[in-house]
Amino acid sequence: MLIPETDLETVPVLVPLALPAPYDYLVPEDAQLGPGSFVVAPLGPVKYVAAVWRRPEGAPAATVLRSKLRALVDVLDDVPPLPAISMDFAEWVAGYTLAPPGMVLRMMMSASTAFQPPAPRYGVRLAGPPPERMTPARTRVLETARNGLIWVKSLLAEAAGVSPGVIDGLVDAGTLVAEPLPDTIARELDPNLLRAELTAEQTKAAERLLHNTRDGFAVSLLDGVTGSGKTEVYFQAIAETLARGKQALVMIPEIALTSAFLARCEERFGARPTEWHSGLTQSARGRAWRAVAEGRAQLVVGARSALFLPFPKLGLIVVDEEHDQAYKQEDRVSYQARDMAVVRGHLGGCPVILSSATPSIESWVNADQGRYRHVPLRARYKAAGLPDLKAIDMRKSPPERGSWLSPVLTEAMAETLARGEQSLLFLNRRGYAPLTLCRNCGYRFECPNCSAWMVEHRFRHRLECHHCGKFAPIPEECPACGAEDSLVACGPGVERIAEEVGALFPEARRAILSSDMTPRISDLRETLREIEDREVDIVIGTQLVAKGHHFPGLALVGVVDSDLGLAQGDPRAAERTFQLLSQVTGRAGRETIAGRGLLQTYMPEHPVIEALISGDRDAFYEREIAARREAGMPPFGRLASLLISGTDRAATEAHSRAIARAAPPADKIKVLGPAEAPLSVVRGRYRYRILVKAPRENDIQAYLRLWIADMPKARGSIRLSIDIDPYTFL
DNA sequence: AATTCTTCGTTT
DNA sequence: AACGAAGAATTC
Repeated sequence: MLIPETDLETVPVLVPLALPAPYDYLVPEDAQLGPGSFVVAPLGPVKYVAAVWRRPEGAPAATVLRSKLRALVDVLDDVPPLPAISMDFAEWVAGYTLAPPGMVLRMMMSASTAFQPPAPRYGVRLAGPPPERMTPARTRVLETARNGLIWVKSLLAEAAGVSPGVIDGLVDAGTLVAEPLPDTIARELDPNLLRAELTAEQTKAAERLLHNTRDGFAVSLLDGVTGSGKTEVYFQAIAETLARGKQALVMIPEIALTSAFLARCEERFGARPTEWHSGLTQSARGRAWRAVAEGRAQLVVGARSALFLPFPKLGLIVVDEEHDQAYKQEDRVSYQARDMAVVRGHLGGCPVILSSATPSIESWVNADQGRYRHVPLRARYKAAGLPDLKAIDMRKSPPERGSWLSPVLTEAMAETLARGEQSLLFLNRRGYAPLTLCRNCGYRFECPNCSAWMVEHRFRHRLECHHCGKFAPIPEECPACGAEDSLVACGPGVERIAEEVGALFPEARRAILSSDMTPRISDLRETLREIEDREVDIVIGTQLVAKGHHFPGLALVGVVDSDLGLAQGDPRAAERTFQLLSQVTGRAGRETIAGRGLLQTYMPEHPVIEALISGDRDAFYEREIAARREAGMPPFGRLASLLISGTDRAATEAHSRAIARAAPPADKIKVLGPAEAPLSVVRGRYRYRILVKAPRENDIQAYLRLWIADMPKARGSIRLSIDIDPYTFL
């Protein structure tokens, strides 16, 4: 054992890479740092921004030879250190998901500009004398800037209808003066600005929620039907949190699409909250991260990744639409943000609110067993009733040949149209047709890289693979037999339904809402506004329409294929279909309009369809929970999925078998497979799955760690990815 | 993640 | 022997 000659200090440093543990570094003399400090660490030939970590108690001071130690290059002392709770959280998530801790730190640091000196942002203000030479364009600028506010150059040019050069000219002339822009990423909020009038029931729910959120960690399940005012109720809890000087986080699935929620926050608290999602620019990301880390961001509204922001004084987490699958991250570190929100709350002693009209089975069981506190909210707001739902038995009232809408549905649409109200047709399938084949030789268009059909997108004139993104033009003739005009589209997508609607109601104004129809978010927001302002009569949409948009004129929702989600052999198929269809049909009828929903189905007796029609939600939950308990499925059992993939089919299968053989023996833990994945090839990689099933009380991570240690190492192109609590089984 | 080291197969 | 490509190993 080498005893250091000089007593230079060393610290463990976690680098945001897939390394197994923190590395030790020498601390430069007179450097001020502690756990959480951000530093620049040399690693091999490159330098990384990394975080000083902490040594587990009783661990040796340094684990490598003194001669290997290198000194930190820099200490970023103007960046607030990572809070201790964030470090706890990173370690917890890494342990649970079996991801390297550095990869979790990477998620926490995913805002590179936050670690660079903040670039001062300048705007211009009208402050100097008018220019010697006046021009019409200059006059317009002076008019526009007359209010004396600080303008972003490009916005001032746009507002005045001049080119940016005019602005620069006025700056040179001394008429406009450059001044630092005020921070708009974290404006101050007023908790008491606009308190909504609450009904008696809402007041009661709000009081229970406030009671639950007053002393530290507790999880509340705010369970209220669509339109019952859940948001107003949890806004009260947010207001209290802000008033106490703490930060609040609201997570929303697909926040990049919903500006409506931000507008609502602005109305309630007087300024836009801090946004956090993948659509932000690098610079906005960096500024938002800093605002959170410095405690200036009082309210953050974000996607699941917002949970990993370095909040120094987090006082409340709200998970809106907590049942939504978008909370499950599958790539890199796979985690379920709803569950991790509860963990984050627990570690930080802060309350958590899970909000949904159709709670996840997991949260429902937790509430039932007393781990979460159930806060029900039953009545719909402003006297609007729940929509009247009916099933259309497609065996009894089939659509005409070559069409997909039953006469029962089209009649209801005609009535709705005649009353000047809006209809929505829901089909969770993008494009025109999911399969194209040659009627002459039977050739089917398949993706060359995936075991999946190429989906026809007529709007974009091409065939697309929804798994790898490959696309190709639609050929005139069959590539196999050369026959002309022999290609037929099989089955409907939203584009095809829109075509049918056009033929049935040529005078009606139609809009398709699908992620691929509106490549830019601004276009989508424009379409949403048109629908809201009733410039559209019939909307045809994918699940995009289910997410948080409010269409006040919507009277009828038609579900084109209610059975679509039920076919998949995955344990949550019934639950997911129930949630999705509840949410979509719940869009019908608010405020003054009576809503109704029609579900086209070939199996009206299916429990999911029956539960939707009868509105007996609780009976459906009971049934589903009993089935899960019986099968030992989550939340009564634990699942983990191992996905082995590689470019060589035989080698991948052989390696999968070798992995399965290495599984340590265990009484209660079952290892199922390997089996070829249902989607057997994606992006040219063959896929095999192993499913691990354990009783709830077992430590499945400990089992997997043992297994991984004994496993043959993946070689060549073969990769293994582990997913704890998997949600997809394809 | 980014680089260097190792191995293996080819080319001259 | 020299060169290159591909894959494995290393980084404190």
